[in-house]
Amino acid sequence: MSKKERQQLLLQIIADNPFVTDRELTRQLKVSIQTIRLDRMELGIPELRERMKQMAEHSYDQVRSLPPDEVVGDIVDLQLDKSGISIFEIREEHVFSRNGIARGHYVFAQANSLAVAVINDEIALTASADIRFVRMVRLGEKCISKAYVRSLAGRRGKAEVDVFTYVGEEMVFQGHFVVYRSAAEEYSEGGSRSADRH
Amino acid sequence: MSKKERQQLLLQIIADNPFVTDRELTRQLKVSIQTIRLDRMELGIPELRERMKQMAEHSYDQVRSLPPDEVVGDIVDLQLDKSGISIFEIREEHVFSRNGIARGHYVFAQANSLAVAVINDEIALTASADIRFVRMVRLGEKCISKAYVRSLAGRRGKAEVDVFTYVGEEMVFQGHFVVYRSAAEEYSEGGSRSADRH
DNA sequence: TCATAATTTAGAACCTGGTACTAATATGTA
DNA sequence: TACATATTAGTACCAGGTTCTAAATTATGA
Repeated sequence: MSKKERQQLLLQIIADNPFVTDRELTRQLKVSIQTIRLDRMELGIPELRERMKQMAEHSYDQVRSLPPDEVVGDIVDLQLDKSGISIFEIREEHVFSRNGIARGHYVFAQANSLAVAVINDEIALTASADIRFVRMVRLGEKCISKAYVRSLAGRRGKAEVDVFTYVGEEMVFQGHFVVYRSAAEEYSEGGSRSADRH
Repeated sequence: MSKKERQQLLLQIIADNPFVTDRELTRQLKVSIQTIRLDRMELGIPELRERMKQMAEHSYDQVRSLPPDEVVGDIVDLQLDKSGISIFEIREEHVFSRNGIARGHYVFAQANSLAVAVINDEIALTASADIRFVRMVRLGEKCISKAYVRSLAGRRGKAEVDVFTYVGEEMVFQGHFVVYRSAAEEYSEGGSRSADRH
């Protein structure tokens, strides 16, 4: 096997198992550990620990913004059964890498989370929604969602919530949500009142 | 500061910066490195490298199933401008840990991705949607989405797409999407024809 | 064919961020 | 005062490397 072939194979192996040590690589490629290390140097592949660190940092950044808990976006104001405001910054993880436009479901998720959070019941579940993406949202933009409870039917009933999301002065999204309350685990989209932050 | 207080503080510090070394902790807590290590032992906190490894492994698992590309769900059938089918399995990362119910935006994202993918244009962007979560989706369930193009207005116009998502025989979600075509970067929700996997 | 260059292997010293263990030294507390 | 608890100190060792020097092997070209 030529040097080039070996290095291609090495790239391949590390690509689909980044947790492999140099020692394991010597076994798979049948060359000395020094050769492995020279190859890594030439290919600019960092050592195992550095690779793990980078993955951990990357995921840590993601975890801070991806939904690790019930709510997408930081709720900064909440008047139960009345209104609420949340802020969500569009970051690298939320956009199409090709054009830097936010994936719609993140914009949707922020609004949906807020609509559920604003309802003052043990269990609140989204039943349906009518949504409109008014304009695209770009990387780095800060989305401010405002939710208003429009109607509250009796116990175990429906609530209607309107959510508007803005970037600065511009409205980028609007949605009308119908949320079931207290009807524990009867309809889709869970989320209880204990959901406040991650 | 008592031992208990210090250990609480240590938990706190590591919680909001898991990348801290023992050496850095001695500076922040003003105790010897041995004390730090005894505290970590008692609290069951692994060493920095082990913490990073765990985070890396966790993120690696996630990355394999979370949307690293444009499409959520595996598209298994696609007749451009006509219909499409995608499969998406609800996994640990997609549910509320509390009750094992899928977060709505994943169900939405699968349908939305498919609605955009089925349109045969360079650029397709969701403009609005009318959606209904018919029943909740649970951990482990396989969601099969079927999209049907209902109307195609002339060049640079709108298309209407209906999407139904099933678990087995049961419909769990339905949505009516209005998608803008070719109007490059004019409305929200990007997604080009190159989106086919992940 | 022989010299030179590229490639591969070997080995030693050193590094970080620890673990494991022993032992000494505070600091309470009954 | 005596004993227990908590804290600090120090040494040996480990994984998974880097860095460096040097030897051995394998092309390659003239």
